[in-house]
Amino acid sequence: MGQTKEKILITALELFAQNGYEAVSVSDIAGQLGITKGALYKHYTNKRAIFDCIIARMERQDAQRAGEFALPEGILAQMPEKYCHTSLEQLTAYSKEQFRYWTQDSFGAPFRRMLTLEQYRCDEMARLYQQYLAAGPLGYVTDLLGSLRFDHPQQRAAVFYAPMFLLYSVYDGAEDKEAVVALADDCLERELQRLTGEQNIERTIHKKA
Amino acid sequence: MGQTKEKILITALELFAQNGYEAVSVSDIAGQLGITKGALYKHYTNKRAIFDCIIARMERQDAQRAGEFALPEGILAQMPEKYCHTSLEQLTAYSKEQFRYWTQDSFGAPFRRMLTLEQYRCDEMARLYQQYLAAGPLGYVTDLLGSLRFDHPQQRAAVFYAPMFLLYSVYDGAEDKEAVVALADDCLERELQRLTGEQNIERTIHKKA
DNA sequence: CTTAAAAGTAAACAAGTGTTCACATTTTGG
DNA sequence: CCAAAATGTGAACACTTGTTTACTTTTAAG
Repeated sequence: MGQTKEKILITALELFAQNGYEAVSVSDIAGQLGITKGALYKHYTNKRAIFDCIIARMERQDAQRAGEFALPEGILAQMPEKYCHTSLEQLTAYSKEQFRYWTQDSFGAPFRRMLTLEQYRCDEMARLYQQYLAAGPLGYVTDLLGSLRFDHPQQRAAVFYAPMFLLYSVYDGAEDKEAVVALADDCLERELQRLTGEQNIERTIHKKA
Repeated sequence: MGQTKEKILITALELFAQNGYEAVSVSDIAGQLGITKGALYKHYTNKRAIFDCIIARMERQDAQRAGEFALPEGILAQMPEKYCHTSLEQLTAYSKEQFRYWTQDSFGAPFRRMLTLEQYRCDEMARLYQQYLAAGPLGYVTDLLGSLRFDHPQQRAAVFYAPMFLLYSVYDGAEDKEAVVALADDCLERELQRLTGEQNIERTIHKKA
């Protein structure tokens, strides 16, 4: 059965997430699993292949997860007012799920930490880090708020997304992890309220004009 | 002269910031400086000593920088209304300076990246990362807003500080770095306005009661 | 039960690790 | 100028690295 191959991948990911790719040896991974490193090479051609396999899995998982929460952006651009409320609520729900995923999921959480450690090693990793965790989500929220006709969409997007991003790190070092999750949810709810409130004002002004 | 020792420290820091402590060899550091690794051991007893020296320098620098921008917290607790405006403006100025330091300073910027890469290796590094970049600043702003009698100080602190924290990372991967600095400043100014505005309302309510 | 594929072992490989040492050069102060 | 201290060299040290190899055990299917 291919169960060992899976165990290797998970164990390697957890070690990479703690020490970084270079600092983890093939012996470390094998030792953690109670096998010799020779055995490991029956499942992966080399150390780099394990890493690549981890990246490939995230790319698959992320595409799938994004699909499940996808917002109909084409429609949104046409009639933003109508879908505004729904869009912001969906964004909030998606953000909560993302927070849970990057902090608590058994694959997502170590992957985020691993990517954090690899982000300065090469352009490819810098790209992935930005895409998944920094400029990517920020740009996504900016575009959404922009298409909903909010002014200063970039600043608003930063205020909306940045607390999540900060709390990923706070979560890592927190003793009371549940309190951090609660704070993240509160921040999202509060900002959702604020945005829907301001959108109402904007819409009223628009109608008057 | 002790110039070589200084060059070693800076070169090592820049390499650690890119690849992480473990992934950088003593030969790498020496090679980058055009000396042999034997020479390096005339200045530092071992590899770890270079790292410790970097940490020690940051501890000194940070204490000094914090002192320069220190707010009189004791006084603040006694008469928050009077100093509120000033406090928030000082906080904003301090935050701007911190942003510049962690993104552009020739010591601060690589140190932040190094710490980012080392944060999961041991408790000591986790503590320093939290202290300098995550829970530390967040807690500082929370306490300040709390002492100024703002409600939900933790959420407000997150909204105030998180954009800075996010933009550190965005800055790292950005092509137009100046645009990121400008966005950071905008976020701070906007949030300063919002907080002083809300403080006025709160104070009015307080006076009525 | 047999057999072939899959999975694991232990030793070997060259290359690289941090560190030390005996020696050479350079810098500095009396 | 000369001696001593500081700085640099390059080879050696024992050890670890990623990877391969020859050989054994386990697993699974006909």
